[in-house]
Amino acid sequence: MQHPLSLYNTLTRQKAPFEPLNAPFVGVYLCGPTVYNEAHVGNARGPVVFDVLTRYLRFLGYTVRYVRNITDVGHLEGDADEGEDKIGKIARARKVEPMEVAEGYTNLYQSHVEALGCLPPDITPRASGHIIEQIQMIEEIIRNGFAYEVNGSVYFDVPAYNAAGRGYGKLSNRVVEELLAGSRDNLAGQEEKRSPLDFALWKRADERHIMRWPSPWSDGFPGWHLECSAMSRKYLGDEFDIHGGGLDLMFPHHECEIAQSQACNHPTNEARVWMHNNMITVNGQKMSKSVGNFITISQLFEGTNTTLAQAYSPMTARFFLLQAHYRSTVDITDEGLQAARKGYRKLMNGLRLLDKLNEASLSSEVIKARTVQPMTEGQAPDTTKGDAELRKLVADCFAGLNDDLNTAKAIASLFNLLRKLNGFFANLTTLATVSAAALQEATEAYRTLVTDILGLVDEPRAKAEDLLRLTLEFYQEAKVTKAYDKVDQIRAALKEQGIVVKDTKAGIDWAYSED
RNA sequence: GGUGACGUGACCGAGUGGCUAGGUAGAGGUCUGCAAAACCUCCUACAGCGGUUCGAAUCCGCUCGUCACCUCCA
Repeated sequence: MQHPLSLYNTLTRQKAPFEPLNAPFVGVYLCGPTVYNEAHVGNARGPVVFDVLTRYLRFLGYTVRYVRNITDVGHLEGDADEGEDKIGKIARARKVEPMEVAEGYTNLYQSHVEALGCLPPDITPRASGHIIEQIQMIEEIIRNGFAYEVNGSVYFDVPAYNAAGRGYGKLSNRVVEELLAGSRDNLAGQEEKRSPLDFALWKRADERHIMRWPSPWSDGFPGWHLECSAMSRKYLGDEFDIHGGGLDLMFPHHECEIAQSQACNHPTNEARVWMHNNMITVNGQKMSKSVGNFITISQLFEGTNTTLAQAYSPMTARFFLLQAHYRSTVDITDEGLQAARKGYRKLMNGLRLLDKLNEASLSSEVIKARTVQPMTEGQAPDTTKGDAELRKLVADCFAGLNDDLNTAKAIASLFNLLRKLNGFFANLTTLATVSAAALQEATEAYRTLVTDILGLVDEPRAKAEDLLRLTLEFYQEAKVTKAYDKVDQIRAALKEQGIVVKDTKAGIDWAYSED
C-alpha cells in the first residue's frame, strides 16, 4: 500500500510518512469530550479533523478502527478540591442521577458532531463503563513499582518512573527537574502525594461523592488520565497507530497517558503518531471554558451568542474549520464565517455541474470539435495538454491532504480545479480540449474530495413546502387562464414527487399521494 | 520563571530560499430583459532592524508585539 501521506508527529516534532503497524489495519484514538457541560466550537475541531483523517485513511484503502471516547467520570474540580466529580456536582444540584447528566450531554455532543458531518466512530467507549479495566491497569502499575497507595488512593510515582529511564515529559518536552522547580506545591489536598508531579490513578471517595465504585483500595473513582490509557489499550492494543487530541491535552493528559501505558511494561509510546490540533481563538484568545469566551455549538447553529451577529450552518462551520490547517490556531469571527459560507456554497454549486459536464463532454458537438482540432505542425491534435493540466489540478488537491492533512491547501487546490470546471461550463465547446476520460476522472475526484473526504454535503437551503406553494401558485394561474396542458403538466410532475394537487372549494391544496 | 508557537495584503488563511496559494471583500470587463452565478483582468503582503546568500517573506541573530502550555480545558 504505497502512498505519500505524511503526518506531523508531536513525539518527534517532524513530519514523516505514515506507516501503519499492521497494514491494512489502522487504529486511531481521539480524546473525546468530558460530558459535564455543553461542548463549544473549540471542542468540535478535533472531531472534524479526525473525521477527515479517518475518511482519508479509508479512501487510501486502510481498514480503520476509530475510537473516540466519552469521559464521564474522573475529572475533578481542581487539585484543591477533595474530589467532587464535576458530573456528580451537577447531578447533586439538579437532583438527578449523574448518568443522566452525562447521558444528556453525550447525546447533545453526538448530535452536534453528526450535524457537522462527522461519521460516528467505530467505538465510543465510556470511562464509566471501563472501571474494571482501569482498576486492572492500576494493579499492574503498582506491581511494576510505579504507583503507591495512600489512604485508599493510588498515585502514579512520576520520579520513580522517570528514574527508570522512561522519559516522563518526552511528548511535551518537559524536564522533570524543571517541572519540580516550577510546580506549585502549596496546594491543599496534595499531602498524600510524594511528589507534586505524581497524579492520581485512583481516588478514595468521600461521603459526599456520588460516583463511586469498589476497588481493592477504597470505594472511589479512577484518576483523570487513566480512562484513555485503559480504553485505547482495550480496543486498539498496547501500541497503535494514531492518537489525537487538542494541543492543550498534550500536557499533562497525554504525557500521563503515555506514562501509564509504559508503566504497564509496555515500552511503547502508546501510539506511534501523536497528533494535536490547535485551538480556536476568539479575538486572538483561546476559546475556553474557564475564560468564558466560548461559543457553544448550539449557539453557533442558532446564532444566539452575542460574539457573532448571526447563525451559521453546520456545513459552514465545518468548511470554516477545514479552511485552516489543523495545527494552526483559527480565529472565529463573523467575517471569517461569512467568507466560509460563501466558499462552501461555491463548492456545492460546483458539485451540481459535474454530471452536466460529463454529459456535454460526450455530446456530438464536443466529440466532433475534438476530432477536428486544427493540427499544428508537429503537434498531435489531441487532448494531451488539457488532460495533463486537469490531472495536475487533481493531484494538487491530494498533495495537500498528503502533506500532514493540510485541508487548507487541499481546498485551495480544489478551488483551482473548480475554476477550470466552471470555465468548461461557461463555454462547453472548450471541453474539446480535454478527453472525456480525463474529465470523468477530474469530476469524480472533485466529488470524492468534497463529499467523501472533506465530508462537505449539500445543505438544502430552500424549504420543500415553500417551493411547493410556489408551484401551486403557477398551477392556479394556469387554471385561471385555462392553460390545461400546463395544469396537467404540473399535476404529473408533482405526482412523480409523490404529491397530489387537490382542487377544493376552499382553494388549491396538496397532500401526499397515497399510492 | 520554564517550555513552545506565532506575527502574511481590507478580512480569513496556505506556503516555498528565486516560479499564481485559495476564499471573502473591492475595482473594471465578458455574459445578461433585470439580476444572480460563472469566467477574464486588476488591487492592497509577508512586524521592525541587522546578518548569511548571486538572491529571503522563506535561514540566522536581535528588537517589538501576540498567544499557548506549565491548574480543568479540544
